[in-house]
Amino acid sequence: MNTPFTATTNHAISHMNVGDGIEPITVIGTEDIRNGFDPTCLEQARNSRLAPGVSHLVLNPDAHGGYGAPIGCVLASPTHIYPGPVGVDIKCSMSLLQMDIPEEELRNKSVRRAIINAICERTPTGAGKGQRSVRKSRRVSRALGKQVALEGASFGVCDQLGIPPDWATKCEDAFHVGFDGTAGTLGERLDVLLASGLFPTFESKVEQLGSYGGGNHFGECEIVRIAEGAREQAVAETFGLMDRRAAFLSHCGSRGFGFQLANHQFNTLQTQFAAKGWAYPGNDKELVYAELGTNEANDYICDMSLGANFATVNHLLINALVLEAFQEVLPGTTGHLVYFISHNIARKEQVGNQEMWVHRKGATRAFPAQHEGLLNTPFYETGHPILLPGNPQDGSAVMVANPDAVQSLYSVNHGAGRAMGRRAAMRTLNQSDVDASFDTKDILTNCRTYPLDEAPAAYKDFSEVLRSVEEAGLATQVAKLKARFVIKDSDKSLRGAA
DNA sequence: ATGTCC
Repeated sequence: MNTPFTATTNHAISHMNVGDGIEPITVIGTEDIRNGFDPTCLEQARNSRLAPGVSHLVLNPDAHGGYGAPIGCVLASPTHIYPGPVGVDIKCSMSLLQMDIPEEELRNKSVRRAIINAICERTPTGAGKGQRSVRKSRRVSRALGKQVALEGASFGVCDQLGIPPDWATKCEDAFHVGFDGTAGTLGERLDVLLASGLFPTFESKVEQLGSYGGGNHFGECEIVRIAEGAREQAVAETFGLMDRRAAFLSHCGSRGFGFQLANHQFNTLQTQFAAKGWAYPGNDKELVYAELGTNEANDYICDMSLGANFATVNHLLINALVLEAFQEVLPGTTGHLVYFISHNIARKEQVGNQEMWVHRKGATRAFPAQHEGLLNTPFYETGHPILLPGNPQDGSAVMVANPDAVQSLYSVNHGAGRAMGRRAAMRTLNQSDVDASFDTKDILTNCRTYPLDEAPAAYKDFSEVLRSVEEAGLATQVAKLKARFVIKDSDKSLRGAA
């Protein structure tokens, strides 16, 4: 059978040619992974590579079809910005909170159940849900909501929300700025958006700070297992990981605020393309773009930054609320943020000797030790933590990048990646089997019935994805995370129940 | 991902 991939000297890295004289797509993945990519994913990768101004494209082992571009790709351009390869959930991210609770203390189911309830009283799940829908809600004023969008995790914002201010130093980016590199243009843009009526009730978006949302978003209590090996253990110590103690992994983004910003951008840019009769890359309107320096690009960069700042504070607030919940059940518990890192964002980075917008869509930044992007961070000597959710039954991973990550635009995957669509999962998987699989492994959830489209079986084999990254030489596992309970959106969830 | 059709 014909394969679109050509071999390199590393069996987990191959190339996909898209035309003569065009640098091919870099594909990360073992043969099993390469043969598993869906046709939509490969077509989107080709369209993205051939799109105007795009100079590099990397396809990750967890890739599958997305909005215009694959979920699980990295796209770099020195001249253009692409909203699709950032995604609808601007700055969807992972964060990890390490606590000092020994694993023995979580053996007791009733202790875990009490913590689940304490968390669900503070951090709501589900579409449209915000602080109004939980008992122990945090009130955030409209004025503070604006400050959040403009400043991200600034000292003032953290102080007002009860977020330890040093957590801002454990963020990939604690804040994002406007197209000119200042927060000034961000403020002007937010005023324009608020006056335009895009947010009839800005308050309804602000009150979603400290909430998970739905879909693949989750919170998960983990037991940390640090890898063997001198380098791994030294890195784990720098990361602040604690072996055989509880940690909390969170996955969520910018909620309705980011969605609305992204959606408005797609509509605005597609209207402009239609009015001017411009062609879409690959005839796919989801791959709409703006050339840097235009008003359209400037507006997009501002809107992305506003959404990104919201997502950052959303994550930090969730972590503060989750720590509070653990402390309510287990008084004296201490915790610190290990890291907060996105997998849906565009950042300005050096690629070779050129500055580019690196778009990571379902891809995680992976800067190794001594990368200049880590100067003045706690991770310059080690590389930063890479937080990768697998699935609650097979575990998740913390990794650190190797110098070879240069081959993938200093990026790795963002998780396992979907193996089947939501509809197929709902049709194929059996509810009682899925629920029983959690019982068997003694993993509690807040759901009466686990959402089938989110069952581990709906995702790719995480170990094969990790093997791809490791054998490609991009990154090394520092710790494994084993789930003890999961917080997910479910129609029948036990939100805040006693 | 998303008040699951802004």
